[in-house]
Amino acid sequence: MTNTERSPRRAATEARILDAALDVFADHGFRGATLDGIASAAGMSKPNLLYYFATKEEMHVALLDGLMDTWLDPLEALDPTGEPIEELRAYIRRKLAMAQRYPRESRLFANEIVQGAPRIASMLSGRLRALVQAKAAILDEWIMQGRLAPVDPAHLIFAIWATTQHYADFDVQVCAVLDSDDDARFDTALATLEILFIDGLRPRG
Amino acid sequence: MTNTERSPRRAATEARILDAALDVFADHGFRGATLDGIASAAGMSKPNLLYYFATKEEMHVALLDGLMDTWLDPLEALDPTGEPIEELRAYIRRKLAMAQRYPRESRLFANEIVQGAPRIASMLSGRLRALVQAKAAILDEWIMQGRLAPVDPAHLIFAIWATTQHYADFDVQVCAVLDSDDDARFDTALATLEILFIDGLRPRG
DNA sequence: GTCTATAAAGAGATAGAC
DNA sequence: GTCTATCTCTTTATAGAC
Repeated sequence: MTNTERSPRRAATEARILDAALDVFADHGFRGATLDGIASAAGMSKPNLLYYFATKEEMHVALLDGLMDTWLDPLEALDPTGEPIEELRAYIRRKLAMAQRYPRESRLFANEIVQGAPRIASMLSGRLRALVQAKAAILDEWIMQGRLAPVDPAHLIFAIWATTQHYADFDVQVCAVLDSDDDARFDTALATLEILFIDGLRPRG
Repeated sequence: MTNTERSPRRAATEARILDAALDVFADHGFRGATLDGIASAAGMSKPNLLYYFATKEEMHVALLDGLMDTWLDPLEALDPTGEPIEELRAYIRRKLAMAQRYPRESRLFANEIVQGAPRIASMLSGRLRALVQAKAAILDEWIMQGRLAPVDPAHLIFAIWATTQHYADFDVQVCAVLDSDDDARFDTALATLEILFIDGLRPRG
């Protein structure tokens, strides 16, 4: 029953639709997105859209499922054999790069979760929970070894998610406050997060 | 033309409506919210709702305007004459308490901003921008005096916003990963943020 | 001030020609 | 595979009785 990419032709059209859908879902949320808007962005008619994806929800699910791997990659890559501080620095860097490169994806998830995650609740309490707990165990090990300050590991992960995704999800707010261009903004963000997470705010003489 | 609270009777009904509207807007976003849902939550008919607020947008604007003061209070209270580290610690505490006490308000703003802030863009580039720049100047002064680590002050404020509001906006995700009850969750969050922001992750001692 | 009934528009999905 | 036309349901908003 798995009819994934029967022909290259079909796969290309599906990709075009999903790209358009990502634009619209990220900007308006699931409920605010319209098939008219997606069809227009994809350059095709509404019924033709529905020839590829039977319902609006099916498009949404296809997007969320298809992007989940990419989204969790930075945390998956946290290496238990690495040096703790440098591993976390690298994780922050990867996660912030994701926010810069894939802001639509970030806002797709943000829309979904802020509104109670009606369509990905099982993924959150399944795969996501398992991943966080696995990586938290690594952090706990590092703390026990005295190689990392004694913080709650899950909350540390939340803090890294929050601060990095903020630059995608709350982009309009950040840009309303700052005047810097995209590259400068993310450079300064990275520098600030590295100081904050690694060294803290206490002045170092 | 300012017909604010003509009678106590009217004011009470308006407050009841806005409380219901806050429930619904926070859960579903502007577009996802329906007058049916708000009317039901407020315990009155849809046309009666529209007797008090002519349109759905008017309710939304009334909420955003009415909550802005409360929302910015924690940052307003940052005291230039205080001790830098303790001021920031207290700010984080106030902001996290807001997220715990007013999660609906947090998600109301989150929904609006993630979707491009169509209805509060002028507030962001006006009042919010001015406030952040004023407080950033205080932080810069502290840094020049060597009383605070040299971080970008606006990005520091963003990091505090992101990490604290995360516990309201992404509550379902946090709860999917953790098993702790509300009080324990926020206690651990506060402890973690204090260590992170004040001391950093480098092991001490 | 509050309601029932309803108009009018929006939006998801289908029918059927090409 | 793609389209135009259309059905149907939802939702915002209004009319008008009480």
